[in-house]
Amino acid sequence: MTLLEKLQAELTRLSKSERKVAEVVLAEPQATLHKSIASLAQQAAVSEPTVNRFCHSLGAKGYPDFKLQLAQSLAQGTPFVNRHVDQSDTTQSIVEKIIESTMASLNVTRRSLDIAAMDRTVEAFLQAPRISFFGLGASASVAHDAHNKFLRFDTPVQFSDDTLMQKMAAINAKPDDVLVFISHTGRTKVLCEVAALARESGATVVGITAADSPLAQECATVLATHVPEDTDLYMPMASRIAQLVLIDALVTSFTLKKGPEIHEKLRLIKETLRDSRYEKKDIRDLP
Amino acid sequence: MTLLEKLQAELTRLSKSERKVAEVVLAEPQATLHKSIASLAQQAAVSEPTVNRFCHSLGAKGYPDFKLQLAQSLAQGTPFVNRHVDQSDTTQSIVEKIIESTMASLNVTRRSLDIAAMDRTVEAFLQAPRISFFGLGASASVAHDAHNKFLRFDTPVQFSDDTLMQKMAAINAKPDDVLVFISHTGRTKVLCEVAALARESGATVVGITAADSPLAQECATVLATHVPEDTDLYMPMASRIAQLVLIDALVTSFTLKKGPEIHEKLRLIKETLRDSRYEKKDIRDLP
DNA sequence: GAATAAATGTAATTTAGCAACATAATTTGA
DNA sequence: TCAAATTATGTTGCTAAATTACATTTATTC
Repeated sequence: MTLLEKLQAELTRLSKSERKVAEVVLAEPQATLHKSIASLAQQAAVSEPTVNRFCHSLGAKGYPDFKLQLAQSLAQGTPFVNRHVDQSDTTQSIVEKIIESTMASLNVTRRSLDIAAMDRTVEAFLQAPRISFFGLGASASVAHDAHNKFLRFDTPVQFSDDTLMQKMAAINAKPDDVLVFISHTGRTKVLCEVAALARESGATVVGITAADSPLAQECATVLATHVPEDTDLYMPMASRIAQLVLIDALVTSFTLKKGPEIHEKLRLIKETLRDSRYEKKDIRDLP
Repeated sequence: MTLLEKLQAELTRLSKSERKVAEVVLAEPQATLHKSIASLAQQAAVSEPTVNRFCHSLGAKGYPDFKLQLAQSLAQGTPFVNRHVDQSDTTQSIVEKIIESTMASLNVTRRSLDIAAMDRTVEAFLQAPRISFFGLGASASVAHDAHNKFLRFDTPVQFSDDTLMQKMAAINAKPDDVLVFISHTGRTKVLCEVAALARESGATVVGITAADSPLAQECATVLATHVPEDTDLYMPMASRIAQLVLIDALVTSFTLKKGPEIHEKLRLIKETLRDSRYEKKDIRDLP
């Protein structure tokens, strides 16, 4: 149990004066870290030894030790739990919560990723005469991102968030072509239809989607992403980050497997792009 | 950056004696918490003021403050550090490294975000007759994502990854319109030009980009994202996640500030989208 | 309502941290 | 290579912070 939790729990056990101290600490724990025992005593309107006794009551060896434990307690935060945002949240707490949810999602991804499926996918990419990424809505931007990344290589790559185009592409897919379907829920009807068409064309169908979803059933390989309960009004944002990270990993693995000769090409691309950028040293010279 | 990360990073900057202190601290950080300045000095075989100076070198206000920061740093848990991928990596280790880098990036973002700037941006959004998101290359998909999110509200929103379109949009921007420019480096020339045009139109220009970059200079409000050294061949992937999270936070804050009446609309949208999806119970019935 | 126990405050003591100064080591320029 | 300047480190003594011991107040019990 961290100090702050202990403080909450044993608030009633404390004597009157000690509780006054506790309240000051709980009101702004972060600020307490930079207070001396004297100023804390003053703010709580108690004497210094009372503060000291308060520290001992909480199991600390003294005031400095108390501050140390408080610091650790604060840094601990709530470790990566999905906490829902509500009306009372400040911008600060919104950021905290979103980042923590994202981290929670990443942790789940790390633990649950099917490495074998990823390897199969990369192998398929290496063989493929053409790679396509399809997604709709929020997943469209993930597909878009994947497309951007693969543009750096010499394998032709396409992306679409237009269902008609997707259907045409799916019908025209050749064996060995890899078509990657991205969907958070895996339940979007049209996308499932497109995936079915692709499968019928004999191409390799890969899904970045929820396991056991209708879309997953159309796929030869499923890179499952964890779908947290969507109890919120706010969009499922964290899981999309997991999709992106998954794609990052695919690209990175792909790059490595392509071998060193690809590096020269990447360097060249970088070189070329440099012309469209301001150099770092230019900063001072700008208007 | 937490104190331990900083300590790792600036180890070379430190003077000989200070490094001795650093080594003792790094050897057993946890134990250091319960040492006085005197005993730490003794163990490092240096004088007390040297330890004090060491603390100041790391940005602490003194020895007690140093211990406080160290305590927080330790409580943070595994310090997610950017580890570069190399040829010898397995798919598993690639995933690990990418996730850790992403988490590191998120941690940095959490600590360094300018909340006031975010609040200003949300206020501007609330006033705006129109919101636009512009990005190029990898940042285009981030802009794309932002666009998707804002489509849920009644404020007109546009997105473009086409520089000509962007320019036209910038020129036609009206005062109170908000134009958000997304760029990892903030050094892409065309995007800076577009931002300049937008500024001349009198619209509110917001940048999600590196602080102190040319693009940042064109912006009324900058939501700075941390740019790690791009020593790698592989793309700057982690920082893009930070941009996305930032946008998530903006959208969420925007939603909350819009008040409860927006919730009905969001519910309606959700309801409508449901028709395009397979119901959960349908899974077993599928072919 | 006195006696006792508990809580709180006062004053003195101790200790830790730090600034100012002194000295040593290193770098720089001729 | 050596002197000057700069930087790094150590010594001393002061200040402030934390703690202990003791006194006083406040609550509790019979």
